[in-house]
Amino acid sequence: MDTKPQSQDNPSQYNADAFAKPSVTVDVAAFTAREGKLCVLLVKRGVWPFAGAWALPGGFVRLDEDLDTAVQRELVEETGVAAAHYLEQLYTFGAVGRDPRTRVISVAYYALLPGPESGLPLAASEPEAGTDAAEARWWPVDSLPSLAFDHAEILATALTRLRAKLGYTSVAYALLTEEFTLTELQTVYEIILGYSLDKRNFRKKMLAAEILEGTPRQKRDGAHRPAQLFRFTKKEPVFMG
Amino acid sequence: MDTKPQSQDNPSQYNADAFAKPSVTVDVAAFTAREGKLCVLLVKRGVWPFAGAWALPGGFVRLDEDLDTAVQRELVEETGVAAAHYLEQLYTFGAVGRDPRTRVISVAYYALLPGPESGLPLAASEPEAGTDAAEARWWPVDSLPSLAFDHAEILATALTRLRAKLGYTSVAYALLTEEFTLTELQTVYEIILGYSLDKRNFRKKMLAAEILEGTPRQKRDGAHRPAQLFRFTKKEPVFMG
DNA sequence: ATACATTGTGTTTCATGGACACAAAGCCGC
DNA sequence: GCGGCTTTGTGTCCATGAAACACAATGTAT
Repeated sequence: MDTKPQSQDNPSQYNADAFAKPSVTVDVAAFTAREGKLCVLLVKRGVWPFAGAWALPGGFVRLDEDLDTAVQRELVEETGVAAAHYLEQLYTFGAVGRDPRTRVISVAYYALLPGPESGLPLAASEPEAGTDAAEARWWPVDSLPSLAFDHAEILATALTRLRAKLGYTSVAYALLTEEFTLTELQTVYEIILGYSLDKRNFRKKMLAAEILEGTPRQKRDGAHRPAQLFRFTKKEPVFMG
Repeated sequence: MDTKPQSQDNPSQYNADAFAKPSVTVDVAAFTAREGKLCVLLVKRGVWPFAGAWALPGGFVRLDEDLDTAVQRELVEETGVAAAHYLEQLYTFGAVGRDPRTRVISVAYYALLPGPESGLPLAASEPEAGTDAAEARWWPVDSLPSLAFDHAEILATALTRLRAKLGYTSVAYALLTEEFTLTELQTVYEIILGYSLDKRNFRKKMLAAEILEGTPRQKRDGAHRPAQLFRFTKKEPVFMG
């Protein structure tokens, strides 16, 4: 209802700033698939608290920007990676003691970016220690350093959500380049899920979902049979039966 | 990362309050099933903005309380209903213009309470215009007044989530009293989903899910065959195959 | 004891998901 | 140019879960 800190009997003299406020940040778990592993983008903290520890990129929300905007801005500022191909709000973490400085409520997001091996413009996903962070790099999610704040919990939540959503939507588009082979698509699934899939069943399901369209182009990969290139018909996640 | 507004080179002189901050509220869509309809708890606003309009209960988060705590407190303060049997964070709404007063970021929840007809202690779910709100009452979700702020959007999100979650978890426990008949359980499902279900399939699925246990007691309902009373084995939502 | 309203129970059918093997295409080396 | 290698591309069977569907049993009131 948003009514608490104002004088009930004098609506004209509203003062929203009469009470001490929590701070609001956004934090983002940005994922990509590279070198056969699912990786998340982390930055090394330079300052107290958790100086020297690795953390999810993030920062304070400005008064005049939407939450999504804040996330994209922080990603660029702190890590230099281009705008995420997919961004989804995850959960809001607001426990009282989660930040030793003061009360901080963090709206967590996860983001997906195409990997470098699918032959994409490299710059888009290469981190380069932004203006704020000491260092930024991709970490495989199966060999992470220990994380600052409650970021391990945020990351675990993000991973669970990503894996679930991969199963019943077409979000995988955000992890690939415009055109790709069915084997490349399957590899992305396998990397993220962490186990291997049956080729025939995978192709059957993907083609039945009506989310892909074939192109006349092929990818010829060295000494073997060329593969047809496909693309997603929509660049937004749609439900898959 | 939570680093933006502090001096990078002087970690000891941290001042988290150096920047203007958004306000943080919680809002809650509290549902119950009564008189054959799915109802949501609304309060009538007494003050600007949207004075006279109906809104979801909610209010500012205090510095020293967790988000869930704030929700339960606001529910009691504004509507007088007892603590919700189930509470789940929904989404955080933070668009710049969503509140005409100032920048307000709202962490939205939905809550479930048992209805009165299942023979529960009435007081627990009878609203009685709390200290803050002019008036509080249950509204059937299929005949709502127009809502303040973006609360219609929040409510729509809550409804979608509730209906989905009812299908694959045992959250329905929060809408019933301790013991209930299978027909009462089915009625709750039908009220929330908005369509009727096949009795045999419903019972088969519920009993197969291993979330219920029979009691030796029966409910004798007037002039007809008595029905066995059941209870949920866990008072937390568990996944149902 | 008979009529009434509600509880309580099984089978068939269909769709979906998982296991499983082999021919076709292109390149390389000989 | 022929054989060998590696990857693409395809179809069937089986099990499991979801949906349709009807009737006997129980207790009360007349």
